[in-house]
Amino acid sequence: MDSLTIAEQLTVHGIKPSYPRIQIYKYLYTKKNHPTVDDIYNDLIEEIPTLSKTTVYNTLNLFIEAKLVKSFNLDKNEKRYEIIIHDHSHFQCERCNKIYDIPCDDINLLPKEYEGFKVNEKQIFLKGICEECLK
Amino acid sequence: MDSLTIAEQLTVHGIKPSYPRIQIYKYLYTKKNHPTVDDIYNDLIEEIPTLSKTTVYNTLNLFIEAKLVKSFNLDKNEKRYEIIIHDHSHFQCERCNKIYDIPCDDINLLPKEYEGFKVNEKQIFLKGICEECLK
DNA sequence: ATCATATATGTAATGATTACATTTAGGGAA
DNA sequence: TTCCCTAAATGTAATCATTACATATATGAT
Ligand SMILES: [Mn+2]
Ligand SMILES: [Mn+2]
Ligand SMILES: [Zn+2]
Ligand SMILES: [Zn+2]
Repeated sequence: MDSLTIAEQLTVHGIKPSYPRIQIYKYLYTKKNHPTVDDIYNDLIEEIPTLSKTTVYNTLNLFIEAKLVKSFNLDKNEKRYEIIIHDHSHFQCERCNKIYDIPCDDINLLPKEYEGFKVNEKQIFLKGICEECLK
Repeated sequence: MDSLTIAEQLTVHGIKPSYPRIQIYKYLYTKKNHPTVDDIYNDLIEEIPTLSKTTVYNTLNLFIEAKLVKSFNLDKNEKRYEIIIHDHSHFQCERCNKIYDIPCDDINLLPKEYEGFKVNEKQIFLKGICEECLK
């Protein structure tokens, strides 16, 4: 996705497509690696020398508000961000720390006794050793 | 479970059953409400006026090390703790904030393409509205 | 009682995140 | 163009959870 369509995408969601906003969105879109705020800041500061970490936080929270992006925690107390796409699970390798997107069938996780509950969101985190590291 | 069997339980896992340790374990065991460190500290400080928050952290980390307890994050950057029992999911109500333990069948969450991955741990978080709040 | 060691505590540091105040930039209206 | 209003971005300081580390206390053997 190029900057033009990103700008359109943001506009559609009621967000004015400023330069930092476009770059942050593009970063999330191209590198699908569930970055932390620090990751984003450190990588974009070269491209945008005036960028501030506050702006990264503000922008991400704006994207979340607009339901373009969601955040989640793994075991560490540091949020990770990704563009909202189809439902999927996450697998983090305990050796290489890589986070994998795992397709996730639309299974019902609520047993019969809980069918009175309304589920709005589900998150599945798996931890273990990835195929690469097992070789 | 009374203090005696808790003491035994801790001893079995190589942990000397001091008074704070017993009280913290008993707290987790009786109130199964996935407390934060703050919850535990604030509730136990009446019973143990000399308790320090550091001790709560140390004790919980000791329990985790001994695989008696596990911690997890919901959306907020604040860890919650519970005694390790059978595998189960968590449902947090967005209205009353109560956290429910949900029985979880031992389903395989990895599609065929990922069967080379070794899963050591899985966490399932559901968010929505609980039955009580829907009434 | 003395000593060694395990346990508990207190204080300060760290790191992520937010609050808030200030500056900067862009788009009309005069 | 200049002025002005507002949105956007920035900087600084505060907050909160957690850890690091140093000190104090309790326990148990000699
Ligand atoms: Mn993902
Ligand atoms: Mn639970
Ligand atoms: Zn790996
Ligand atoms: Zn509820």
